[in-house]
Amino acid sequence: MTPTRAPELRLRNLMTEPAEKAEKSRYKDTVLLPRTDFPMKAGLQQREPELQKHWATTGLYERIRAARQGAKPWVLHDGPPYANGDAHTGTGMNKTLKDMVVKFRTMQGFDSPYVPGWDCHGLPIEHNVLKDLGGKKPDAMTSVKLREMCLDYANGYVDKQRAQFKTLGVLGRWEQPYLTTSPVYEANVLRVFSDLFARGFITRAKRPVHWSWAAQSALAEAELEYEDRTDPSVYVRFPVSSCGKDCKFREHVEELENAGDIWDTLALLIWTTTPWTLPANVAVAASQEAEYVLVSYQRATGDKREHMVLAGALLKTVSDKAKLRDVKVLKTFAGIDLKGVGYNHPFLDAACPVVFAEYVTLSDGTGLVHTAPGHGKEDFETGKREKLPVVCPIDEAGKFFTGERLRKELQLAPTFEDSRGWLAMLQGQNVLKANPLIVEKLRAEGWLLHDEAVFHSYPHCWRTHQPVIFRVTEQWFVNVDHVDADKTFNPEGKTLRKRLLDEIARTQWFPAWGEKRISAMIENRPDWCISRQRFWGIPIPAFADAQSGDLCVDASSLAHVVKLVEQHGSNVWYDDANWPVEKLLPDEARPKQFRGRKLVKMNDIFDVWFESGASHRSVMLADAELADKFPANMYLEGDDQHRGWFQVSLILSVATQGKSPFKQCLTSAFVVDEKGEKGSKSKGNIWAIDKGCADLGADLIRYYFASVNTSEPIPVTYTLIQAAGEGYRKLRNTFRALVGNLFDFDPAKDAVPYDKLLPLDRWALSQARHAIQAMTAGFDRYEFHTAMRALGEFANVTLSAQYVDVCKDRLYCEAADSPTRRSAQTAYWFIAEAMTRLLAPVLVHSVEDMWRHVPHLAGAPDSPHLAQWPDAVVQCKVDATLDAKYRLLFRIKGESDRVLDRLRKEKVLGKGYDGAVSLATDAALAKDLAQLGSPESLTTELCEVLNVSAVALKLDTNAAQLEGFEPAADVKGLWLRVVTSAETACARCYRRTGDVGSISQHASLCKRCAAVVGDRA
RNA sequence: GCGCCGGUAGCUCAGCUGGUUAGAGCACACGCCUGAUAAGCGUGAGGUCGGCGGUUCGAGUCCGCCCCGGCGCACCA
Repeated sequence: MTPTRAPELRLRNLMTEPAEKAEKSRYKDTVLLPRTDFPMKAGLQQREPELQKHWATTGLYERIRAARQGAKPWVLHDGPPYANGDAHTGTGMNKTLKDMVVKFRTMQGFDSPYVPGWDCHGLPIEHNVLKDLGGKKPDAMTSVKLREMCLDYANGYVDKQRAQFKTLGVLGRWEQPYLTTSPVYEANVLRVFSDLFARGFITRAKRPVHWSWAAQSALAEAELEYEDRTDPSVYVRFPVSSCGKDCKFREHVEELENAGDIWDTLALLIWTTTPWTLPANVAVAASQEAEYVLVSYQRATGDKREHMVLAGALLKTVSDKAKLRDVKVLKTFAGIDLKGVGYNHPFLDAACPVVFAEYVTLSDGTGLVHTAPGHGKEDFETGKREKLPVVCPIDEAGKFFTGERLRKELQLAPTFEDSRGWLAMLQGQNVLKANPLIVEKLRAEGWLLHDEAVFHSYPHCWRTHQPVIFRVTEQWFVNVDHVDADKTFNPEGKTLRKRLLDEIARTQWFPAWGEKRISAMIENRPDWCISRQRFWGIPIPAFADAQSGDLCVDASSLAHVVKLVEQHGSNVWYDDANWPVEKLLPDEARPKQFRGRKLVKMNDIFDVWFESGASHRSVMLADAELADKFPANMYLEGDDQHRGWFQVSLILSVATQGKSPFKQCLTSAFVVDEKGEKGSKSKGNIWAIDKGCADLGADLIRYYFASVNTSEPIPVTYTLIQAAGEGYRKLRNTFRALVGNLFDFDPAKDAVPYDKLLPLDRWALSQARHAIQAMTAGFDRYEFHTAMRALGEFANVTLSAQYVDVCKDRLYCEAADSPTRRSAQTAYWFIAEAMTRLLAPVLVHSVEDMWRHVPHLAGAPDSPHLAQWPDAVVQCKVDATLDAKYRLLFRIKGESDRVLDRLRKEKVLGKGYDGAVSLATDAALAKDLAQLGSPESLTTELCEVLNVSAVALKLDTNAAQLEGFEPAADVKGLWLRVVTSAETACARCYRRTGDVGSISQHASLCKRCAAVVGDRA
């Protein structure tokens, strides 16, 4: 149906006549237009440093602390960033998230101190210091000197990063942070070790560990990174040399007619991707159940016939790869039949056995596993069970030993002669360089059946990015399956692993899947190798008898060294001149059997993860401000810390305190660039956070971090952050619109009591309450982006598009002191105030300016950071009836807007006040409307909500038949007709109310405006 | 290989325990206002809700399989 319009109602000329202009300017000054100094443009780059300076000089952090003295504690314990390099986007985001949590909890009334810390020991720092010294510690340089240089280096970066974090507006105890290099910190790390030792968790043992030959140190699981690389994949024949008497396999062969020929050319076929481990081979492992075959074949070239054994399931793959010809399966048998088979090491002339192992699979290789207990964890286990020798001919630099040492480490028979030149070739070779040499020599000697390249992921050292190797060395371990006998800690006699899992289940994980992840890691993790062979760290305070080599460490020796370290720092261990062993551990502190003996210090230091994992002890339990607040409420780090700091902290705390050091654990994903690639300095796709703050503004960066889902990879680029500026500016401008109307509002004098407020204003407060609830719920779950979305929608839709737009007439045109204007101002005031508080954890700088532009009651704090979270304010309540009412009224506005827009495009009218709207409803809608108010009050309210000059309501009519009405698109039972008003516009309020000129003193004004203006113009 | 999380408008994402025509912001188009003005308001266009199959009166939502992306674990010899 096309609505008809009376042509005579078309507006003649939308241009303002000169006479009208004059009238408007006459009354202009009587209109109460918004007024505020709160700038539209934030000028963050300039403003933020000023505010930070102000905070520092007025001691804002200390004032917050004082204000919360005695309140219920809520502690976020800081995970220490590494004191090396710039604080970049990732660390900046981490600190920002922490700051938001702390500020939120503080505003909720908790005592929430924030003590930042730094991880200052460790290889990367030592590495960088050594780099400046030419890559190696000069022989003339003492360890103490080197460690001093490392300390200076670390402290330099602590200062640098501290300054960088401050530019983000992060508040905390910056001037007394915790440093892992402080003597107190170090001593408490040693106390954790002492406790573990006393409780029986510590073992020193020879075991295979991940070894970085590039860093020349053992590595923990968390220090491995899997990277892709290409390695040789070789199939090697190990010649069968002997068979025990009752060996089934012997019988199988003997049954064949040409058994003699077979024995002569028979080999076990093994596969490996690490040829450099072949010299350490001591056995071949087979599966008892799997099916194996004895095959006869010819190689791709040459017509010699050979025989070999391998798993039947892998025969085809292998023969295809090696292009074997005329392959014949002579026998099929179970793996167990290989029991008793022996072979000769192909180049070291040693007799080796076939053994069995569970882990032998048929997914790759040959089903016969090359076993080198010196170079593999499972191999080591097998070796232990089968009493195989542990051969490890590789030194700490990843090179084969040389000369006699090599013979010794290979455990060669004294009669072995290197006639084929294997030892000569291997000695001194780096393992990676040895690979091709070994392959070529195997080929030359005929042992190599096939070789190819394999592209696979392989563990690498996280710092040097060189592939790691397995190497058997003597190390210190924390035994994860140890059962603590102390019934107070462990009443049910569980293993530590089980107790860790129990504590994990008791912890709240955000996001929830973190629990699964860390549980799986704990379930599978090996014992923790805590020793490292470097300089820059805390020494493991153990001694050895100079002669016997016996380990000298007990509770009293530990306690003695701990005390010295606490007084003088861990350098005592390295200061031979001032702290010779006799002084470090005098007789009276020694176990009895070592008194009077010559001792030597052992040279291992702690894994840095052990240090940071001990922070619950060194900080939470040792810092005067925190000691009574253990365990911490929250640890918050990147989700890579499930295998890092969270895990090691949990292990050390559960083992020595009997409980988890945290109640909640929040993780964020990694920062990535626009291509979704992980940020890294080498790629140049991350930037120093203080530069970002200087360029973009800290609040904008914080706003961005608060607006994105941090549980998924977070793209961080200037472009994206600048784009987020839209949202920031929208919040800012909406706030500005609110305070602009409060220039003459003093809450103490002018605030209207809640039940005297107009319904529309109470509705706005009800909506604000919804926003506050959503915001609180979002923050409580640490889903800042859902919180910010709720607030953004409130500001954008409810306030900007609906409420503020509709309130203009009341605020601008009513008398300054009129109850309806004061009613709107009361709501504006409350909402502006609440918005400021809600944004305080995020826009830490901007809210200071916002706070100054909102009128306050006496006694209000001078900073929003000292204020309470607004959910305690009762003035603002949910009113479901009003919610429903205005939902409907604004839907009707939508219908009216649609028609108005059409008329605008037809140039029939311009502003909303040019329009007059008639609404007709069916019986059902009429009934709904009747519940919302009298026809008279609804008419008035709709006029206001629709922003038009007149509304006529025709309730319960046969609307479809009314002339000129069209049906609404979305509101059922509604018809409407919009026309241009024939009335004259009021020169002051622009409305066409039909009563302009009724007061002769103000001929161009409507009655309301004339009354308001009175004698003033 | 196993597991987890995602795949909804050009972009960024909402869509709770399955239920009326799938929403918001940005961008875009077209307008209005010039009394939030380097602002504000309105309207519009734009989606086979990754694909296929199933359960159901009804599926973006539940189930199964598959495809794509991210991550974790294991990748061992």
